[in-house]
Amino acid sequence: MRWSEIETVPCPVAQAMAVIGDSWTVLILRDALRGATKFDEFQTATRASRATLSERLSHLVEHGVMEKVQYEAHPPRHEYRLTPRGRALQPVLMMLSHWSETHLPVKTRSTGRRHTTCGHKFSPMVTCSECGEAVTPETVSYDRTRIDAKG
Amino acid sequence: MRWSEIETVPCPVAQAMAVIGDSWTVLILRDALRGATKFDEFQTATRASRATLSERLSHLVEHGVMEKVQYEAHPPRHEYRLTPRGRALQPVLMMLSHWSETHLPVKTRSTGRRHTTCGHKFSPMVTCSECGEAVTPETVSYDRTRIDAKG
DNA sequence: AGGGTGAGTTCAGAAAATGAACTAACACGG
DNA sequence: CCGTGTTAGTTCATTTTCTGAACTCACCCT
Repeated sequence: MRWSEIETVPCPVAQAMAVIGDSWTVLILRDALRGATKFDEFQTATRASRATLSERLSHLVEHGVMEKVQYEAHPPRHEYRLTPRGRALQPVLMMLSHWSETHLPVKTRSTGRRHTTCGHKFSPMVTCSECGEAVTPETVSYDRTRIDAKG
Repeated sequence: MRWSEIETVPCPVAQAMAVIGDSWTVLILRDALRGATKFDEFQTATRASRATLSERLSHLVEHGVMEKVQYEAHPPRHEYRLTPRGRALQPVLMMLSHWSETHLPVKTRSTGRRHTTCGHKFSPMVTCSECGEAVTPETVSYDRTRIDAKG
C-alpha cells in the first residue's frame, strides 16, 4: 500500500497520520504552536524546502488544521493560522516533546515548562477524565480492539 | 535540509521525529502497543512494503524503541518487542488517537477506551504533575523558548 | 532605476518507496 | 527424499517524492 493512500484506512491513528503524518508536518505544527504564521518563518524554522513546505501547508489547510488568511491586500500577503482543530494538537505535541526529553539521549536544553495556573515547573501527565487518576498502558482496556488495518 | 538530517537539530520535537517521524513508523508502534511482535504481523496490519517495514523496524531497534529477540533457534525466528522507551510512547499515541476521534471527520468506530482502575469509559486528559489540574495551551509557559532550529 | 520583501512555483537531479519475486533455514507429511 | 509451508527477510526495476537553486509576481522604498 502506498503511504498516500493511508487516508483510506479506517483507524483513528491512520486517519491522524493521513493529516499530520508526512515528514516536516509535525515541525510545522511545533512552530505554529510557538506563534509562527508566515511562510518564510516556517521555512527558516523547519528548514524544509520551499516546495515541500508549500505542499504541507496546503495539506494542513485542506484538512482544517490551519487556515490561510490574507492580512494585507497591497501587496497581497497571507499568513497561516492554527484552527481550533490545529490547536487541539497541542497536547499531542507536548506529550511527544516530553517523551523526547525524558526517554531520548539528551541533545537539547530542558524545555522549562511552567503551569501558569499553579506557577510550578511540571511534567505533563495523562489522566482519566472520569476519576482523575493517572492512566498507564496497563490500566486501559478497549471495548472493541481491531489490530487489522481494514476494520 | 534533508529529512534524514533531522537528527542533528537540537530540539526535543525534532529529536522525537528523528526516531519515530518516518512514514509507517507510528502505525508500527500502534500495532506493537496492541501486542504485535512478528514481522508478518506488522506487515499485514500496517500494509507497508516489506522493504520499508524492515528498514523501519531496524531504525526503531537502533534507537532503543524496540528490541529484536530470538524466540526460537531452529529455525531461527525473531520477534520485535517494545522496550520501556517504546512503551513510554503509549500516552503520545493515546492523545493522537483521541485527537483523531474528537477532531477529525469520523471514518472509524469509537475506540471505547476504558480505565480499569475506575471502570469507566474515559477521555485522556493532560494534567499538571504538580497541581493535578488540566493543562491547556493557554496555561503553559516556557522558561526559555527557541523558535529557530539551530538552538 | 535598482534593491528589497513575502510568498510562492518550476525544474532537473537525487533519494526513497513500492510490489513482486526471490532467498534462507528449517518443519512436517507422505 | 520430495514437495509444501512458515517466518523473516533481501533484491531490484519502476514509480513517486524530495531537494536546492533559481525564477516569478506584485508590490514598496529610495
